[in-house]
Amino acid sequence: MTTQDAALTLAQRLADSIRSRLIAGELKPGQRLSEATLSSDLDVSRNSLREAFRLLTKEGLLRHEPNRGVFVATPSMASIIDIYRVRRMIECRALEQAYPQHPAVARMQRAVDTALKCRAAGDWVGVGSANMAFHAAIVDLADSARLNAFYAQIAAELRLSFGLLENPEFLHAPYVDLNAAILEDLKAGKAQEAAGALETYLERSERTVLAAFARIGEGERRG
Amino acid sequence: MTTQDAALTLAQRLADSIRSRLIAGELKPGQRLSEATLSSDLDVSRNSLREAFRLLTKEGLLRHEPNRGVFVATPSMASIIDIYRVRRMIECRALEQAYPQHPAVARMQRAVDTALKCRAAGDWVGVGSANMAFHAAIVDLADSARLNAFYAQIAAELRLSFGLLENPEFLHAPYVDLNAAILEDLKAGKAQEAAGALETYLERSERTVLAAFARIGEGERRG
DNA sequence: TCTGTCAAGATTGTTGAACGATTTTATTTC
DNA sequence: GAAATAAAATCGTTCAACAATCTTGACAGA
Repeated sequence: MTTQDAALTLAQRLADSIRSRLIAGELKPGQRLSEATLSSDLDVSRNSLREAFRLLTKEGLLRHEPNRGVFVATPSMASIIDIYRVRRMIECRALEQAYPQHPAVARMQRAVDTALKCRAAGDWVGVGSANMAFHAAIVDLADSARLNAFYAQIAAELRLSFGLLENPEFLHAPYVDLNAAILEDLKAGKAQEAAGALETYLERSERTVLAAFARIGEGERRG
Repeated sequence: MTTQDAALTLAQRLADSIRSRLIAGELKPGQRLSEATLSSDLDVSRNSLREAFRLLTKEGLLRHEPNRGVFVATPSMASIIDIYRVRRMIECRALEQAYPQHPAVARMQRAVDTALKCRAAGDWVGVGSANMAFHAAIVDLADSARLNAFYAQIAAELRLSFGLLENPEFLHAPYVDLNAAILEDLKAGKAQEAAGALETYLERSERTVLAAFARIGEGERRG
């Protein structure tokens, strides 16, 4: 898979590793990451770990409080709203101006197919991943490396929020068919309609996520 | 001004300092930044400097080639095209959906006023800065912290490209009046028209920058 | 009991040196 | 002149140390 792992610098590999654990929910929001503890756990020097921390802080996955340490970023309603605002602006516009022959359309198709297969198998985590891939492919339509990188960051942040939410079926299942419909529109040359559908879609998704987030917020406040 | 400078970590202050020198053109694109040399020049340890490098690399201002060193990012036609693509998507959309009472409108106004004043005084660098502030204010209209941060990065990258170009008058002067016109449209509630004007504006600016870039490219190839 | 003070302990911030790994430069050889 | 080799320079990474800052807990006083 990821050959030439050795070509990457240790800090990058560390960042990758920690990012995975963040997205997987192993590291909980708000949790402090001790330099001494983590560096000895991962068997690397504090300096290398600090470089990785700087990377992940720039990505918005960690928060750095000088002299206090780094913490797993804590998603908030504000951050979710912000992220969805960005998504609507980027994804809808990318879709709107897309042409059906774009290579990213094939990627969208694969994502939809995968999602359908996973849904049939009851693999909701797989459905979630496929949906994320679908949206990344939409951004690809805009043909901008910087936009892709930015979106990847936003997506990782959002996955941090999803990690807080249980019930992935509820969170991802409804969107498989909507994704398929959007793809059909696009392939039929109806980019404008696809964009409109996506806009509605994202608003709905935002409401769902915010509502779920509000619920767990209540629970934690009294827990 | 920037009080609590001590509150920031050394790596951040280093990154700020280096970023300034990059934007000011003191450090030339393609130039290699030696860890040993820079750390002794700035009187900091290599480790701290490396943390700063990771930060600036994430921002796209430096390029890191493992085992070879870090280099000042080299703007290319591709990067300029990419950046303008992003700008059109973000700025035009932000403007389109803006309402005239938004606080960022006041910032746009101040930027226009400053630009007019600087132009009258023949201060083209000042005009350039004011124009940049105008566009940053446009992005502010979207009310997204992440979008603002992303745009700040893009803008810094673009300034790196501008640094290569001589003749700031030619590069910035024509846009002062266009900015003023866009602002008037927005204040008059004609957001749609403002967005359209900005789209045209950015296309023109892109052509200008690309052409200037192509010229210096030729010159360097035979120089 | 509560509050503020202060010392002790823990953690981060930063440095300098060290050494293996990789790249670049210089030298030698054919 | 090109290929092979040795030497030098640079990056990658670790380690140990200490200063600066934050946290904890004991303690005195209201």
